[in-house]
Amino acid sequence: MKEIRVRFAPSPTGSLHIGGVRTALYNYLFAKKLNGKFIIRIEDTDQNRYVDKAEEYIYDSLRWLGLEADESVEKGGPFAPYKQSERLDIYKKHAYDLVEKGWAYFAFDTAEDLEQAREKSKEGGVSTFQYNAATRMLMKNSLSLSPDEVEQLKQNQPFVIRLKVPKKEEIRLNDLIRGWVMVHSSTMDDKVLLKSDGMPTYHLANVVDDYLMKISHVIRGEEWLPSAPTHVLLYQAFGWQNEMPLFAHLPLLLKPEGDGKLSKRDGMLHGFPVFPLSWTDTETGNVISGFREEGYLPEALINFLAFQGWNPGTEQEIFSIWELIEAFSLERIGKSGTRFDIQKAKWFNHYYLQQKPDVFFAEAISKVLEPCGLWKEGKKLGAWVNLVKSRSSFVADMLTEIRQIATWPVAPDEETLKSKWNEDAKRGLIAFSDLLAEREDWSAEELKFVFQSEMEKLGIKPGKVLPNLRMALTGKAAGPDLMTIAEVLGGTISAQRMRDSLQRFSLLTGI
RNA sequence: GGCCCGUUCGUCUAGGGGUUAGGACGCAUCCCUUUCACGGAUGAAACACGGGUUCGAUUCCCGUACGGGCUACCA
Repeated sequence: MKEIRVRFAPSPTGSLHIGGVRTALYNYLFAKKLNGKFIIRIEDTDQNRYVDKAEEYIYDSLRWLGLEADESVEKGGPFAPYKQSERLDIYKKHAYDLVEKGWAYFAFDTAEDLEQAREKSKEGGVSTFQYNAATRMLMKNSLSLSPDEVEQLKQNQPFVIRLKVPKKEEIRLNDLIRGWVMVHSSTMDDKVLLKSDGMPTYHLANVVDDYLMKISHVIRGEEWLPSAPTHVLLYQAFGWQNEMPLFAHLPLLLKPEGDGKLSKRDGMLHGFPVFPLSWTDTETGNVISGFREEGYLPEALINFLAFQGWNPGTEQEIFSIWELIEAFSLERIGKSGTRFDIQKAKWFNHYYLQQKPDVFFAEAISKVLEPCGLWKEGKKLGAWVNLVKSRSSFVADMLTEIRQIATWPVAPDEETLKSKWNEDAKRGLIAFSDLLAEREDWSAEELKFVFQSEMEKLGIKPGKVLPNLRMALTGKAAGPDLMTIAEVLGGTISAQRMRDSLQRFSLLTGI
């Protein structure tokens, strides 16, 4: 059997879109599943749209997600270079070969010429001008001009090389996801292969590289399906039809609501990331934060992304990268576009956050606690994590909550104070604060017991005191378990906060 | 407009000629709880439409509608 070799071939024209990340993931999973090679090839043939930082961004993103390439610009490999701008001679040679074989031709039409042709066909009622078998003899190219004229023009004018698409031919393509796709060559146009600046177009470079790099499967977004027949034709033209890779065109990621595919704007509109890492817009200088900065764990993003368009056919939803590799197959990729479901991503993140050990949060938590003079000696980490983890989907959620608890409660929730504060509550609070002050290191269980028996002794219902205790300790009406909060704060601070609050409450309510 | 691709709960999807059409997210209700969450339980919620084929179609075929992509010397 042929070696499995797949490639992710982004072009460095901006941030890596999350859809691109999914394409990379599927390529990676497919390669690893079948013991093949995952290759990253940089398709930087558009000089106008080239963005300097983009290539590095692609590597950083994939590295963050653990999608490491077997062959790439960074890593090298038997088919280097893996950057198209360093392979220009190869494309040029192949383009000229095609001209020689009669499969391509030189075209001298200027932008204005083409514009005119388009105008004219619109007037004639044809909606879109096509440069093809029907029109090419009307244009300025090496098919319509005499050899002398061609030589002359080649000397003095920029020109492109175009594919000579046959007039009447059925182009067939068996897509792994969509089945047979048939297109008549009369509806295709003579795509430019080599641009006038000497750069290849995607079509040429892609086919040449996939062939030379022995790519076995082309797994890419559905936006490429319309040009796939051109690529098939190119394989035929080069005489590589027997080495042609298998194609799998992935369904697109759609906007969460409304029409169209997911875009940068959607993220900003709905307040969720669409980039893996934060990206600084080259034109505006605006920083758009990414999944990583928003607190998504890489394993959660991977798991989530895997399910946007693929499913294992079982009811299992939580998959490690290893399990994904094991379970992945092209056959189980859906055909229809997928609306981007950020809720599901959050749910995955919540799950994966719960799996993290306490030390994972140590640094972030200590940064919040230290300015508040808490947790200096580092021994209460587990208790702090315990307090907030299960309620959180992101580390930031945990920190927000911890910050609220760590901050001295100077402004009690007035609603609660008005409705809950009374003489009984006051008595209970005074008694409990005295008890708390006796010791520093209480456990939540001990406190619970002490509290309960004290309230019993005083003949006060615990429910009357508890909301006020929360107010006294944190200033808030809602939050995590109270006794655990007291444990984590320690006896001294807890008692101090309560006495402090007692005074404040009196001042505010007269009780 | 032309060409190509698609269409099962709001969303991601399973299924497939005869099923109570299954799961997950989200939503609602209940339980747990001082509270907000977490967790647990329950519930509402879908085969786009019209023709065939068939004893029978959500499933196969054809149309229509709708959605998407492409239609550049962008990828």
